[in-house]
Amino acid sequence: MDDMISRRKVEIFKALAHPVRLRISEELLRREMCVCDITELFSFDRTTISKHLAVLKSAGVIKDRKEGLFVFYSLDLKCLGMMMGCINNSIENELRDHLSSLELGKA
Amino acid sequence: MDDMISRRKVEIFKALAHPVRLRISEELLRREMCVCDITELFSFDRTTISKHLAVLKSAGVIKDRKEGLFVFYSLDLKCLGMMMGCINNSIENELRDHLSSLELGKA
DNA sequence: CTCCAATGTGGCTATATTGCCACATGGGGA
DNA sequence: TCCCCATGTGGCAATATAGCCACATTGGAG
Repeated sequence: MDDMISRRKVEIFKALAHPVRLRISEELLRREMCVCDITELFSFDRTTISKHLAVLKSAGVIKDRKEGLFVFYSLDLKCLGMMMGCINNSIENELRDHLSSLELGKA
Repeated sequence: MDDMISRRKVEIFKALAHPVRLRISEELLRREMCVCDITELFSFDRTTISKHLAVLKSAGVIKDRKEGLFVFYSLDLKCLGMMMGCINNSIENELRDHLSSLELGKA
């Protein structure tokens, strides 16, 4: 049972641990999109994107909604906005520190 | 530059996307530990753990501190506590919903 | 009903990741 | 100094993942 929760957590991180899937998730943070829209963000094959969406959905990061021929994806993992905000902050701080230490080195 | 930030983010998620590395990170959330302590949490080879630690460190999730023969690891990614709290919540809700829908199905 | 457009799936190859072994390194004690 | 202990690294074999192609499915237009 605990093991099951652990596996679900790993699944979420795995889903986000790919540039294409992370980018998709970040876009869906802002708006719902159909597969056709998402596909246009990348130069990969349509079926490749489709598989990435399946991974994100199965991890519970995103969910889908069918409307005629189209499938619309939107965020399902409520935490994601907060997580990305915090991580972006960390990375910006890290880069700022790194840059300022370079500045000091020059002086 | 934006691309660099994106790569860093993916690196963080990749680092957390493995049961051993996630477990290590969660333990370090509670206390600093030496490699010897961390190794004892698992039945994997010592060198396997060492490599997982290197992955986490290079992603900026954890940092190390040497003291004599020992190397102590501790958390470096400030967000992690909040992230894990939120994800644990999501998963618990998901499981609760799943269970209660099973209950309804029985009735 | 027929055809086409949007999407998903099976399966193959290329690449990346994992875990173990053998070995390297570096500090502390005798 | 010599040796041992805690830790890290190179590299190999097994496994997992990514991306593309061919094909399946499904719903709307005509």
